[in-house]
Amino acid sequence: MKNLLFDFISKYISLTEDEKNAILSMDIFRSTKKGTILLKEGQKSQDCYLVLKGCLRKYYIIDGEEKTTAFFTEMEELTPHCVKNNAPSEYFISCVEDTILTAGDPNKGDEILAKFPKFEIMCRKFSEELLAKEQINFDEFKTSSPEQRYLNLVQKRPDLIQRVPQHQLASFLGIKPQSLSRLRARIMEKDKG
Amino acid sequence: MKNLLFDFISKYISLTEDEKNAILSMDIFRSTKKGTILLKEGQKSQDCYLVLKGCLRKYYIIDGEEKTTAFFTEMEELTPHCVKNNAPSEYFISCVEDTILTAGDPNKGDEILAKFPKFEIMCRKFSEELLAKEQINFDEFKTSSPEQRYLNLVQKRPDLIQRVPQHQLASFLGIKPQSLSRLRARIMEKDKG
DNA sequence: GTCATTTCTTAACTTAAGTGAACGAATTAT
DNA sequence: ATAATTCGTTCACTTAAGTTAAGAAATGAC
Repeated sequence: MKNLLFDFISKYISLTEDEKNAILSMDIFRSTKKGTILLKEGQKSQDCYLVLKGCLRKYYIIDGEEKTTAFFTEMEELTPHCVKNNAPSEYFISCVEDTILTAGDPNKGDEILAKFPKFEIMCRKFSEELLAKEQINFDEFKTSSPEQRYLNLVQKRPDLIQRVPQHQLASFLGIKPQSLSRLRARIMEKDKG
Repeated sequence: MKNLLFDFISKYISLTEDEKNAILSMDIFRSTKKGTILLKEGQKSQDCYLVLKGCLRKYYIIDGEEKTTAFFTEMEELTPHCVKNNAPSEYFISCVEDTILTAGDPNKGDEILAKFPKFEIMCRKFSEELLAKEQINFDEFKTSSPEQRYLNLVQKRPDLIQRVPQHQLASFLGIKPQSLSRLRARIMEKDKG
């Protein structure tokens, strides 16, 4: 578990033993059961998450309907918007599966940022990398049809299709569950013919 | 022009005169004519842009068709993906209007980063802020219909609707120009009735 | 294990977006 | 100034997604 975390960090900066111990002393590891809601709409929170094992889901409730906009699986990081603007959250975060994660309060982190300037560098690289990924994903979403999006997902995140319920996937693809069913049937039909 | 830039930077960090002069010495201001293509698909570039006045457009050419995915107007920053991964660009960037911008090579910038650690902090804040915005935009796009997206755009970036050609807006909204025309007519009809 | 709930699929119908074509208006080039 | 292109809208037609409803399958609760 610790190794997963340090392997992850080592992609961005190298840590001394002192620094590793400083991190471990913060007691950030947490286990959560499938279905647990980590953050609710309207709630204020200062926790950022890094998924070590499992899957988180981010969703809005609009007109009484769940709208899933993101999934976070192994080695993906999630900083809720409310952490940054210190306002009530616009969305929910829940566990799709039993999940092991680190939950860090960036305020606590700031002590570390002060002690180890390296962390500032890591955070910059990290959020730049995330931003680049997010932009590419958004571009792909905009430039493709629901069917293409689905096929793209099969290519790029095949695991999601197995581990996430269809109706959540549908909403993630920007369509209704019935449309996803139909679309899958349509693809199967093409493959056969 | 200089003031626009320094006002912008002052939102993130405060600069000494020395630091301001260091920036000015880099000769980063540029004027470009409407229609100028700043970056082409397949091209490698190290230039990042900050729009001071005017409007840039980011677009892909997919199956011979332009797919516009973003516009950048006053005080918006654009770091092409190819700058980060040093690979040929997947997309084009062109000027929608006559534009004044700063064009900076982050490699040159690194000298500055080394001299003034403050810049590291600014860059982090900056890309964190952009990431947050991008995620919210993506969520809004996913959770709304073309018509809602258009109405949302009218609210949030009314200037774009004036300054950008319809067919580019359409593609930005994820639909065809004909559909945007129809959708606008539909809305007008509702407003009347 | 049984019951209740949630999830997935199918179907018929409605609504909206994609397509191809036409035409006038606006813009650009020469 | 004129010709040529690009742009925006409209129309008829096609295709795909939204909606409503129903039933089967899987899951979770007790």
